[in-house]
Amino acid sequence: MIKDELRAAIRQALVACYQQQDLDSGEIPEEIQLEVPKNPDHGEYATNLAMLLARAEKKSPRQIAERLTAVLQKSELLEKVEIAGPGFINFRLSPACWAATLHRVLADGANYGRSEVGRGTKIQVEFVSANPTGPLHIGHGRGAVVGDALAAILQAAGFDVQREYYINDAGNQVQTLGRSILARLRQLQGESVEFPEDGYQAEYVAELAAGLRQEQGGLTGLDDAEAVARCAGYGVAEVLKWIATDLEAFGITFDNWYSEQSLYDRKLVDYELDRLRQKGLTFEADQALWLRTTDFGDDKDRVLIKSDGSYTYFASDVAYHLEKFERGFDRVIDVWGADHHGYIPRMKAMLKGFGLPADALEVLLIQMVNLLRDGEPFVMGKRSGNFITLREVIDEVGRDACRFFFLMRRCDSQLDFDLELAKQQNSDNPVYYVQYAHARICSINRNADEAGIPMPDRDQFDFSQLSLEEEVALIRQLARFPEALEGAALHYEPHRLVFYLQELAAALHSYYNRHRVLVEDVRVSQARLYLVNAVRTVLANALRILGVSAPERM
RNA sequence: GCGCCAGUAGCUCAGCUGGAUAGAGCAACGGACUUCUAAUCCGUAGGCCGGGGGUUCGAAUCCUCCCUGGCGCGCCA
Repeated sequence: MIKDELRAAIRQALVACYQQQDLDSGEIPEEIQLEVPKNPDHGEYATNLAMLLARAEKKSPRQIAERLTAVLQKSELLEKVEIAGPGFINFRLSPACWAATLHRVLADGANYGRSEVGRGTKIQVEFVSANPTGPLHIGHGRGAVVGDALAAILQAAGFDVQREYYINDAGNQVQTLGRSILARLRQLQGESVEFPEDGYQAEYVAELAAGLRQEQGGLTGLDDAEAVARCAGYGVAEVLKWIATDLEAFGITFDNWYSEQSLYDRKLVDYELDRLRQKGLTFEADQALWLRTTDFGDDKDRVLIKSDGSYTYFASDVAYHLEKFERGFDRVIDVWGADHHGYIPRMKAMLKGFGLPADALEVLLIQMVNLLRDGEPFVMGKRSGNFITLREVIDEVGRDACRFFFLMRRCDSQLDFDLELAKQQNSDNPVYYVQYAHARICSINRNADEAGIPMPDRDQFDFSQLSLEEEVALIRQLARFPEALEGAALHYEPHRLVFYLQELAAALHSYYNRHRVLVEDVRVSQARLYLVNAVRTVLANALRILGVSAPERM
């Protein structure tokens, strides 16, 4: 991308200065810092290099900047190099750069913006992983969309990505589901049985009981334990189908569904615990097996096998995560609800104790979603059964708006999700703002087609016809897309793409309102068609990565 | 008590590895539709960046101590 080319040019200039002995410290920073100035008058990029070298060179930043710019003036990339303020060097890119950007966008098409920074690193994104004991609710939605978008962003940045869903089908909560279903089943049979105190009250449990009865009858011949197991098995399988269906409605699919129970069935938990034992990371006390996580930053040691011989949830999680690395992943990202943050130190401690690098596991915490309706808090409780399912929200609000809304904020800040607001199909809803920009360009294309004005190809395109301020602003924005995408990938921050999109859409709308694309002069019209279709390409690419549609008409 | 996240315009939030005059949307006010889609645009107004101290050429950003809100501190999952 342009930024990298500029960086290389600056580095060359610095080396040249040392060779000519204009400068003498010989110091070359590992990475030349380039920033985008807030004020467009300062050009497209700026560097503070001269200020950083001032100490080593024992010269004023401005003196250093003057020597560097003397060399940089000659670069073909640059139209203008200026020294400003305390010693910033500001760069204005040349028209040749802008023309090249447009060619690049249109030639690369759907691939424009992709990069290879990931270098094929095998990375797994595990997300949602909601317990299969009930339908997904709105709180799961945020993690689902962020995980999905992040996976797509990483793919676009050249990582080798797998999306995985971890099914907690081995714990107590599955038993609870089984007991709840069984109670409802017996009630359906007319028996008067007491509903378990800790059972799931919600409506869907009765639905599951009815479905089970239809498929397998009343389970009358079975003893309690067997009946509960049958109910649990049926319930988990059905609920997983619901979850998969709802996620598909949300545009989310997984490469792999990984069962916790399968860890036990394949004796992987024992196997992995043995590996920990052999490394001397465990100890026995109070008839329990402990993992010495305090040696690696946790604030207390953690139980793996309880004194009654059963495994903790932590034990299977340890096994699960160790097994991920045995599957060959270089890096693993877990997307968790922020209420699980206390769990991170023990997981990281475990992996560290095992000798894996500190960044092998990255946990992305997704802060809570406060559900509102008309500005009033909407209280939810799984127990009481008073919750809004994700499916209801998708159906009510629409997939595009819902996804966009969840991606709009940094995930470590809490999110107010107002059902009425998100439902509004009007200008308060930023997703339409972006989609509208795309639809407008499509409309221009239809008109151009009708008027017999063809999109120019690369050789016909005449960049000299594009000289308006708004046109350069648009191209500048297009040139930044690869940077935005790369930043979103390397920092695990999908919201950056959302903000990028809003800025690009704003630049397009502003241009559209001030100037016509299709004018009398065919040469101008064609050049502008070339430009806006580059914009359309980038809008579509970014929206596709975020899983939001790019409509041709609105 | 300890830990994690947040505190930026009336509201909801951006602010990338520390950079130049702190930005956007909504709300408010004033404008622009015989012209490619007004789900749009242009303009005005609005700020001790929670508070104190520190680090330095330079801090919304880093360190430290407070304050406020949310969440978490099981041989639960």
